[in-house]
This record gives sequence, structure tokens and C-alpha cells, in this order.
Amino acid sequence: MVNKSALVYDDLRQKIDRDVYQPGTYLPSENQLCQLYGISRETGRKALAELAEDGYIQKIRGKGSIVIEHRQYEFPVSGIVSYKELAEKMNVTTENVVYGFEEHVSLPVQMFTSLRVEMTAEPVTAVKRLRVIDGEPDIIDKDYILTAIVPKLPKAAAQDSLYAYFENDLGLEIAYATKEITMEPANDEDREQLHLDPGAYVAVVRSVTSLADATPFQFTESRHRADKFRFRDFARRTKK
Amino acid sequence: MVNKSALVYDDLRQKIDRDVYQPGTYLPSENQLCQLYGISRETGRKALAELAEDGYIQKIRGKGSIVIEHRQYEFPVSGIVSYKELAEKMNVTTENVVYGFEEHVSLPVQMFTSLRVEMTAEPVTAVKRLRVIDGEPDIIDKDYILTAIVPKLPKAAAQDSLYAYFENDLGLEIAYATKEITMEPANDEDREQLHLDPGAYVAVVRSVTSLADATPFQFTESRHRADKFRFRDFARRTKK
DNA sequence: CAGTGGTCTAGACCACGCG
DNA sequence: GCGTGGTCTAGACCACTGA
Repeated sequence: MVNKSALVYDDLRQKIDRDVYQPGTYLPSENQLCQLYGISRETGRKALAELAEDGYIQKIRGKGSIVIEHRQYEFPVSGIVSYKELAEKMNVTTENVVYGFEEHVSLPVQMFTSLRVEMTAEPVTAVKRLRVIDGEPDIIDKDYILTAIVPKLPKAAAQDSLYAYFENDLGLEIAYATKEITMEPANDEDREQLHLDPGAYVAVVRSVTSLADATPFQFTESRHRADKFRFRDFARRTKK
Repeated sequence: MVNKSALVYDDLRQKIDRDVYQPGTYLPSENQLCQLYGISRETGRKALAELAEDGYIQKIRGKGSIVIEHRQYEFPVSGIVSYKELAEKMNVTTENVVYGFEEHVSLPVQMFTSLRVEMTAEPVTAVKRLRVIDGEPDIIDKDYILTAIVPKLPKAAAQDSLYAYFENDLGLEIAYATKEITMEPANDEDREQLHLDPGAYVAVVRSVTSLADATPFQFTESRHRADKFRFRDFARRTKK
């Protein structure tokens, strides 16, 4: 058996999602969890801490862990989730058109200067994709993947899912990303691909994704139709 | 003495911010931290886990905790931070104009339906504020605060900082918030207050803020000039 | 192999909510 | 006063890294 606290987390989250534990009600107390799952208190607490972190519960001292309103199936959501993972969660027909694929080009560093200061123009594979949702082109994704980490990116991986390829086929461990959201006037490429009028705006999400060994390896510029863009975030207040 | 792990967290974070521990280098190992601070290993691990959560370090098994690139003084940042706290972090001259103040009105529920399903039109105090940064009006904040939680909101609190009033004067414990970012065409009020041209867009951040006992009590609509809006997020990849 | 982080345990003491 | 969660401890075993 592996990772008891993760098993407890999954079980509780599932029960919250299925309304076994409903919003406004309390989960079993920490001591009860010990007996229910045959674990020590700290192990149960770790599972509860993650549920709190992810916005499922609020812990209240002296009372217990209350289930809070939790909305699912939103697009896009906070966190690092691939486009394919998102599409699967919702019931939408999606299409993924690769309209650009270049190997051994230089990373356009000036695009990401606000996200990372030190950066050299290392060789990357550049992929341009158009995301078509319910028959409408909504998002342009421009990915730049370090050749040093992914020497030979198959075109099929771009057609399917880059994340699935990185994680399942290459065994890369994706750890974290820094993103930045801004609003910018649409450029010619935006207008053409997303069928926008002159003067239109797009929501731009630029991100740098790093591996578990802290190596940044993927740089993404995602350009969204303004009227379709939605970003959801759950945040806890930092004490002091 | 209170909260050893928080003390260790603060000390390490401060040293990272001051480049005592530089990006790319390793923090002392967990066993070394035990001796350095006179703590048990789990206590040190808790501090490290929070540094990782907040994007300061990346933990690598078998090697140690490496300091990762961390950009500070950005506006706005992820998390729940008040406008005043943000303004203090940056060296900008700011002004805060309260141009609307109404008590005992109904919460405009339709504005927040995408954030919370169940919601009644409870009585609130409505505050409208214009944020002027470096002499330019950049943000409109519309706050709706439940009368049941804050019966009598002093106008001075709106002039200064709502968060400071809630936390310091009322002793409320702000716990978490759900936010949603969208892009919308500017309305008449936006154009007037933010000096925008017809056809302009604004970035809209709607949020619901809740207390430590899981009570939602503050609803905010924040409307930003498109060209000044910037949202920064650090996210970790969820396993499986 | 020694050193690193990842997980889990059993127990202790404390602060808070509520009757 | 009892049950809740918050913090900390000392120790155990495991998995991974790198010399």
C-alpha cells in the first residue's frame, strides 16, 4: 500500500464531490478519521490540510472541518491542467489544429521577460495550435519546448496532448508553473485565426512550466478570445 | 514562544528575499535545520512545505531544497491581498476616492451567480471606490459587505482599508476567497471614471471572500483598465 | 554507502467552541 | 469539562541521489 494520506484525501474528496458529505456539514472529526481509516492523527490531518488548500473544506478549531461550496467543471480553472484534461471534464466538442511546427529555433525571450529574468535564447521546438471549442476557434496556444529536455517532439504529441506525452511517454515530472494574465490588442494572427474584428482585445496567458528538478522547460503563450475567457482562482489569506 | 514552524518559515523566506540563499542554491538539509533552529524534523518540514507551496523552493528527493527564481513586487499578485497592502509593497503614489456609499441595499446577486449558486438578496453596505495610481484612475472597486456581519461600516474605513478595518478593528478572521477573472466591454461608468474611449474593454475580477467560520461576507467587483491589468499566479501540478 | 527528502506513528500539550 | 483542531516531538522505515 502506498501513501495513506493520499488515499484518505481521494476518498474524502470523492465523497464531497458525490454529496455524501454536503456543503455546510462537517466531516468526521480527526479522531474519528483515525479509527475509520486505521491511521494516525497526523496522517489524517495531512489529508484534511490538502482538502482545505484545494478549497473543499474549511477547518474550524473547536468545531471541525466543514464542507464549503465547491464548484466543479469550470473552464479554465486554477492550477496546471492541460487543455485536453479540461476538455474531458466538460462536455464540449473540441478540435485541436496544429498550424505551426518548427524545430531548433530560438526562444523569443522578450515575450517572457516579465516572468523570468535570466534566460538565454536556447534552442526550442515551437508549436502553434488553434483550439476549436464547439465549432468556434477560441484559443491560440504557442508552445516553446526546450530541445535540451525534449530533443525530438513528435508531431502527433502536439496533435494529442503535450502533457500526456511529457509525463507518460517521456516520464518527465511536471512540478509547477508561473503564469501571468494580461489583456492586449489583438494582432493580425489573432484576428485571422480567431475571426476577430479590428480593435478587438485578447486575454493573454504567458506561463513558464518547470520540472520536479526545478528546470524550466516549457514556455507557453496562450491567446484567448476576450468574450470566452474565464479564469477561476481559489486563494487563502496569508496570515500577517 | 509561538509557532516555531512559522518562525522558521519567516526566517528562511527573509533570507531568500535578501539573497542570503540565492536562486539555484540549496537550503540547509532538514537535519541541519533541526540543529540550526532547535526543532524536530517535522516542524522544519512544515516550514519547507509552505515555502514550496508559495513558490520559493522546490524540494528534490535525495538532493535537498533548491531556491527557485522568485519575483516580488508585482501588481496584482495571486492570493488575497488588499489594495493598500499592494500599494505599500510598490513605490507608487496612490489615491483612493470613495464615490459611492449606500447602506441597507440588496446584494446584486446576478453579478455573482457564477461564483456562488445559492445566495439570497441579503442586505449589504455598498461601497464604490476609484483607485488612482500615479495620478491615473486605473481601478474601480465595488464592494458589497453583509450588514449581518458588519452592521455599521464607517466611511473612514472605506477611505482607508476595508481589510484593516475588518481584521484589526472588528477582529474578523478572513480565511479564503474565490475569484473569477473575465474581460468585458466597458460600461458608461467605466468610461467616465477610468477615462476610456468607446469600445474599450476592462478586466473584471469578481470575488467572494469568506471568514474562518466559512461565512461568505464580502462580494467585490473590481474593474481594471485593460492596459494596466496584470495577474500573476504560481501553481503546482496536481498529481494524477 | 551516507545523506537527502517522503511518509507514518504514538503521544504530548495547548487553544478554542459549546454546553 | 469534553471534544474539536493546532502544534510539536522523537523515532522509525522507505526511496532516491551521488560519490
